[in-house]
Amino acid sequence: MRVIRTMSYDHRSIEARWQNAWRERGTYRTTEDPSKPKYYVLDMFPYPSGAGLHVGHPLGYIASDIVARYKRHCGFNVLHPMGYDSFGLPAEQYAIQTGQHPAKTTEVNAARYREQLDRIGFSFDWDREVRTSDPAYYKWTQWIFLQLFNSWYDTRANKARPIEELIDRFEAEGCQGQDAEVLTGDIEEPLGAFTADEWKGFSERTRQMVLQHFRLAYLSEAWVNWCPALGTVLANDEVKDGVSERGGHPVERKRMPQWSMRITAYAQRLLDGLDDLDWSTSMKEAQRNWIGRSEGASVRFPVGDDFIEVFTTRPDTLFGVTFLTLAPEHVLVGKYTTEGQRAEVESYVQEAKNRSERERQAEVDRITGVFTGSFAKHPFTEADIPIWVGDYVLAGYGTGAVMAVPGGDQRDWRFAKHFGLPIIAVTEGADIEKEADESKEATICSEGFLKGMQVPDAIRRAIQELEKLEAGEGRINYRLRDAAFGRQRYWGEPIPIYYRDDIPYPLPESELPLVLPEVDKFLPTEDGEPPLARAKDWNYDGYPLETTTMPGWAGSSWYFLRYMDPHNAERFASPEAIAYWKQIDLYVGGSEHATGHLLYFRFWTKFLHDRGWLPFDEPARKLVNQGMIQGVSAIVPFISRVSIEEKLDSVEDVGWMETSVAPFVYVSEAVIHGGELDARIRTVYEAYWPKLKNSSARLSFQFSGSHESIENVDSRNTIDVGGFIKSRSSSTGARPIEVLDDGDNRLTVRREVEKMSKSKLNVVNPDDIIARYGADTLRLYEMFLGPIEQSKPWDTNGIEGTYRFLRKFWNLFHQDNVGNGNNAGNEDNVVHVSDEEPNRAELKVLHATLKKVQEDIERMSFNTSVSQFMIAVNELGALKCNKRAVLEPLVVTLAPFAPHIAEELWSRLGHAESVTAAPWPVHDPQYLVEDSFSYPISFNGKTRLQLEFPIALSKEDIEAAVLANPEVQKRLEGKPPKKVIVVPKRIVNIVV
RNA sequence: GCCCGGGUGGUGGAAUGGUAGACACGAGGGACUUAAAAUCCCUUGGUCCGUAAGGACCGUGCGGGUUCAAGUCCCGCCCCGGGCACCA
Repeated sequence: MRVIRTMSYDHRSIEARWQNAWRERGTYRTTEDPSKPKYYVLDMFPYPSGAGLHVGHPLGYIASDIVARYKRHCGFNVLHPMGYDSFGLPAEQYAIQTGQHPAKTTEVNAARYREQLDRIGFSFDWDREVRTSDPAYYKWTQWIFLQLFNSWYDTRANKARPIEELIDRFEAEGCQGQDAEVLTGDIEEPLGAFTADEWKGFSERTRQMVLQHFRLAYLSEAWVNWCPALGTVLANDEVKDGVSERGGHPVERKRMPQWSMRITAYAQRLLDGLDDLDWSTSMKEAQRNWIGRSEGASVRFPVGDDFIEVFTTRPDTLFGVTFLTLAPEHVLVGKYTTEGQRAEVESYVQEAKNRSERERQAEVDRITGVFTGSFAKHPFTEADIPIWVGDYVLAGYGTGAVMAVPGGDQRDWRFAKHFGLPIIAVTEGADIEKEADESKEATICSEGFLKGMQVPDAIRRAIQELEKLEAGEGRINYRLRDAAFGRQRYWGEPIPIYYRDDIPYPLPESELPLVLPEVDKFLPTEDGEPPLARAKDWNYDGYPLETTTMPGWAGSSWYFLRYMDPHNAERFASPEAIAYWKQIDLYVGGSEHATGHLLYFRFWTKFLHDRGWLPFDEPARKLVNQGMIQGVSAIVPFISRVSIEEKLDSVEDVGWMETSVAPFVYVSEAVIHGGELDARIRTVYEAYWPKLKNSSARLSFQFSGSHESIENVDSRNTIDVGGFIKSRSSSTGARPIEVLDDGDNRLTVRREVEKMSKSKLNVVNPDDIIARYGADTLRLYEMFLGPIEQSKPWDTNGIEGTYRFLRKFWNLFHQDNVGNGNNAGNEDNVVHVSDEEPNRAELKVLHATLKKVQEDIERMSFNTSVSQFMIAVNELGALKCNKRAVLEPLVVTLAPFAPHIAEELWSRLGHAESVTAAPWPVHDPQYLVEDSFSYPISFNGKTRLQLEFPIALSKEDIEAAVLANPEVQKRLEGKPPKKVIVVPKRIVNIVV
């Protein structure tokens, strides 16, 4: 028998050939080239996990790759690198379990990632690959840390400056007033003012302690999110609902010495900078919420010779203050507790401190508090104001104390009600018996100079009065906290700090990189010290080195700069490279990084800018968040409970089925929705439960679902029963399996869209898709699925459409018998294109496609450009067009989307150079000009018929022609139309 | 509770205020074939009328409004996704 060769599109050989060719020729290698405009496209750094990629991961990479390739065709010099954020918890957890060094696991995982990425045909310049765990890389992460340590934020100049300048200032002027206000981190012990002479008299230790209050990377006693299960502290963005984001372990508030980053100094600039960024509104809003700016006033309530400072957004309600509340952790609680109240207060504080974050958040409705026994003076009325302690006041926000206005704040109101404290109405018309009036569109009614004023005016007036009395001032407060920077973990960048007399000192730059030491175990020491404490000789010149390591976000906060000059041994990147590549023009990644990475990397960029290392202060002008690709799970319903309906007292007749023989009963979804479900199930049970047979006892059932691998499901949502039973029997033990199937040995499953995950058996591996359909099909299909920002389920069934499209595209070049009803391509698989001049119809298809695809790429609407390609191929197929002048530009246009097939066709068309070097074909509008338009003729907005008129025809002529039309006349029934609207090249609407 | 998104056929989705459902999947029918694969053609939002050709009405979460014309703009709700949340 003769083997029939179906000589058509063979993705396997094509893709292997071109991936090799690109590697060998260095097609995507990029160098700085001042003769060309630059374009920087970056994907968010992946963490190389052991699980490898699933089809959801490359979605953003494909989109950015299309843009990168498109920009190259348009003449841009494109920087499009990739690397790995290779420090991180999973490798370390794995190391703890297996003893395998995290560096090794990371290496293996990165190699696997690379292999998978290569198979998809990305245009990454791999010569620029960076890894955060590479000492040559983290040398510069450590270097930036040292710069942060050696910098302070000058609120007058509104920028970071070298710490030496602060020391100079102290020596000349001391520290007074405004300088002391940079401390916005946690509740800080107020730093007293000092003179130049006092500074000069300070001991080394005192000076260093003072400077810690100013350094942008600093060590302090701070409230941290301690996660006992992970054995480390977490940054705020790593905690969600009181548990760790990774793993969901409980988190506690704990006070401990802690390296922090003074990101709060940049709060306002991080907020303002958002305005000019081309990011989605939701992303900007997330950052704005996280920064949480609120305007108000700080007010000092005198207590004896000291005072309590509070922050309020409503100084206009000052006359409604009936008590003050301190957070349990507030440093002044002890000081103001009277002897009589001491026992009660201390036990309350103790209890409040021991409650985890999660408990406190979960029990929002529980009102607790205790009176300290002391009173403060109202700054205006001089009335005695009782001082309470309550855990509804957060230690970490504002000053950790509030002035309670139960008439104007619902939380204060509830606290007052609960403890029987007085409630004064602050606004006109408020029903303070029922609730507080928090409205800002109100008139102040409390006695005093604010009476009768509108809220906004009263706020301004109150601040003026406070400032006059020096009892307070207008103030802006942020929710943003300083970021915890140290991790009690092994697999991260060592912090380049050593201790002399317990004072932290920076390592000299010449000592960098401070390489991660070898340890015997990746666990904390017996004394609870971090793993680095296990390292031998972990000291500098005999002084102990810091043992915590940097968090995951350190390395990723500046990596976009390293790609510009990845092998530079002298600097993190040369000024020339930075000046050339500048900001990221397009940054693509997940929206889950809104309040973590994306904030930190803006922060570091602003800092590096302040210190003169960058000519820009925002890292990414445009940001696009790709949606998640969800998995479609297949769920087989099974009976999780059988019971005898209670009303019928036949339990005794029937007895209970022996558990040991009770079968697992799986029921096809189709059967559940079909008829006679109960009867069929009963029949199954009767076989195992003889007494049931002749009984009238009625059974009721409860269903649960069991995940089945989506790979086994066909396009009709059914699976093979034989295979299903076989796969289940291993886990069900001796108990039998019964299946109520659809017949034909098939069983219908229920589909559910969920997150793609191993445990849900709905993971689709790109390698499998590529083996079957090819990378080009995968790329096209991922784009075709829908808008890039949207989350959507992966359904492998739909991929046939894009695969078919590529074959049709291929066949346009390979048929000598175009359009004979057999598009299988010619047998020799030799390109067969005609050099004839294309006709008008063919040119119209081409230019319409060039136009649409270009516009769609510019607005990142890739699903619609894929549609346009399909339309083009369908139409050219119908026109039997195989003309070079039409097909060649299409190859270039398709190249960003499906680079392998494009390269292959390009070379078959006789080009020696890569298609990536071809200029982008620009559409010519003259081929899109129509000379007539088929007008939809509508009556009262409803389309009734179509009439074709020349484009050149005037509105009046069209109107006349339309009204003269017999069909239109018939519809008007002789009555004159009220109005006729003619929109040229759009529509005619007749109002009757 | 507050702040952002979003809701369109069986499915993924398309539509500068101007013919709703492009393109694709799935489904149904047909051609080719011994058969299958592959390929090609037709139908495919709903309801109704008609033997048919064809036609009518309804339809973009719900209720109003603006407009000659609304998926698109405005107001009020409902639902889904995301962010923030005892934040003073």
